[in-house]
Amino acid sequence: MSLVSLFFVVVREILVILCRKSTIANMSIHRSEQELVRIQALEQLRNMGIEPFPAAEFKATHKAKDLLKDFKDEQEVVLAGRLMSVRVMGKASFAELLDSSGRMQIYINRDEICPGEDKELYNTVFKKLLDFGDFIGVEGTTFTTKTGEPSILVKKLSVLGKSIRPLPVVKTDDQGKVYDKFSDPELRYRMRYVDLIVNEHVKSTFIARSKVMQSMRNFFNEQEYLEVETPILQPIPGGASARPFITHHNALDVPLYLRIANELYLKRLLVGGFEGVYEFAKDFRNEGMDRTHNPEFTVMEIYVAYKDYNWMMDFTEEMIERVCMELHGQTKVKVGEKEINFQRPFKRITMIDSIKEFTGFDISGMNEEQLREVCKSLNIEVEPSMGKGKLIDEIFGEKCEGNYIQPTFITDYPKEMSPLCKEHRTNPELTERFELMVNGKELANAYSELNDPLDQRARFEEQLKLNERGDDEAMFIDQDFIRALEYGMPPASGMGIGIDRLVMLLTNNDSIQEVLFFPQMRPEKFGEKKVELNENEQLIVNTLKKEGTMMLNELKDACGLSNKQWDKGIKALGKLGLTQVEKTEDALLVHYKGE
RNA sequence: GAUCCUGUAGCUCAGCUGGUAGAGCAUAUCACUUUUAAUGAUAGGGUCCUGGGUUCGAGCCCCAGCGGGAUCACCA
Repeated sequence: MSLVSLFFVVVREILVILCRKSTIANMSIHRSEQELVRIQALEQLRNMGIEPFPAAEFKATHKAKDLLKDFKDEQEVVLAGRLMSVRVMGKASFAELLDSSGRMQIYINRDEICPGEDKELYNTVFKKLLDFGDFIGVEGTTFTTKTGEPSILVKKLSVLGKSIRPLPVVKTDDQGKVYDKFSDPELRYRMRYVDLIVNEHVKSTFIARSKVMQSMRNFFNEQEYLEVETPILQPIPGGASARPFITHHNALDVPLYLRIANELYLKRLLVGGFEGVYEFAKDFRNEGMDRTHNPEFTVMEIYVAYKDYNWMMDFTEEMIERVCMELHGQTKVKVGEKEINFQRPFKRITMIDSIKEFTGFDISGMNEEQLREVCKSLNIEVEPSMGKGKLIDEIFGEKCEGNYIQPTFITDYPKEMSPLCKEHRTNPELTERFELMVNGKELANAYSELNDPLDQRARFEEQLKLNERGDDEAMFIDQDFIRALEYGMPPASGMGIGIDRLVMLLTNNDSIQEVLFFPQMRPEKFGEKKVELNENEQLIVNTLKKEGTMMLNELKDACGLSNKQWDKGIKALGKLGLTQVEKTEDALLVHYKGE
């Protein structure tokens, strides 16, 4: 070992000890041994004139994936990424470089990166001061090792960014078996940045999510529909029935709601003369969270003038089939144990026929009383607040919905539960509405949009009555929206599709948390850990302070604490260096060491 | 909101009937110029989620709380 590196080792040991002591003294942040070592390495890099967080641009010429795809030896390349899985073998080392596209093996040879007499860059910087997880840049030539692994022979090594927290070390053997997997859901969701680094498939889920949205966008733009943005802060939360989040605008001194839907605003744009508008919208609903619900979620809504819900079914099929083809190159998708085929055309069935099929009851033309009887005989629990529409929805939800694994359009919903939807052209009890069911769950929802302002006002008033009956999710009346309809809205069809659920299906994830970068969680507590003595510790200190030194038994008795409280207190004080217990021949003495 | 499971080293997890907190990886030191879960040797590393209780003694038993997960309920 050279004198220089010996010097560094000694300095580091001293600094680590000092650092740990001062940490205990001010107790501000608890750092593990590994973190302290890394912070010292960072300081040493600076002392050697190497900036651990350089500002300058680093020009990489390649990405790992592109290089591996068409790998040739003897190429001059520059790569940047994270240093992963370092394997040092004396004067030569292998490691992996992880960039946004994937991993590439690098080969670092002492005499290649340190051609002169000075071997510091290899012996000290690379071997001692660089850690798993640091950002580095490498310049060198490609070659294939004798075990056949495509690699880069590194000629130049640059430090691009130090990491002071160690990543979880996840290892995979040649059979693909994963060791020490980073799998705790809490840690994965709270620290998604770590999850994305060490769990490769997580990144691919989010890339798929982006591709799905891009395919849809292309599909709409090709037909010259316009992507728009509408308010998220709304004075009246309309367009759906759900409990909203409420906030307050100071300057106007009015309450505002985070939108639960954007439907009413997109329709205003049809009134304004656009013939096709769409929005990828974050909506917010103040309701329970579970595997398929997050308080904020993404919906794509599209409205096209002069179309009806039949046209929209064709359009929806085509869109989903295309999205699936562009993502997977085929229409079949594995979802859990099932295989779902998004090939057109999807099955279509009316809600009444579906209920007939799965329950044997023909509910067409039934009144509320008769529907209650049906629910009773099917053992479905109902509440007095439920109207006709809600009762039918209960029956469908309980007995039918879950059966539709393959994509199926359920059509012609009862009028009462669809206040924004046009009455059915042949049956005034029904509406021109469909929902797309996949894997037993609703994926999309569409109407021939109601554009009769007088009918719309009447439907809203119906909702108000339901509200008075105790349905706290019935809709409010948006007077401005009705005024817009009164100026005339072209006949149109609109459709909304849950992006999170679509992505779950297409990426075979059964939890919405897996397709959201940052799913909602209870806020983490970052407790400031100060040396505030608790009551018991304070009592011991105060008692001991007067005497300076006491017999252990006397001190304990004087404090009057239970065994456990005493034990905890005296241990904690010892750790903080405030007391010291000395064993003499015939007794235990406690010395006070504080100021 | 209900029930069940869970919380131990940086990570993944053991921990017996209640009796001195363990392993692998990671870290540190040494060796090693084609390795790939690199290898060999040595060493250090802990608020056993928190607070009470029982006990001579609690990671383990009891009570209360906190975090997370699963199932159910709620939910267009």
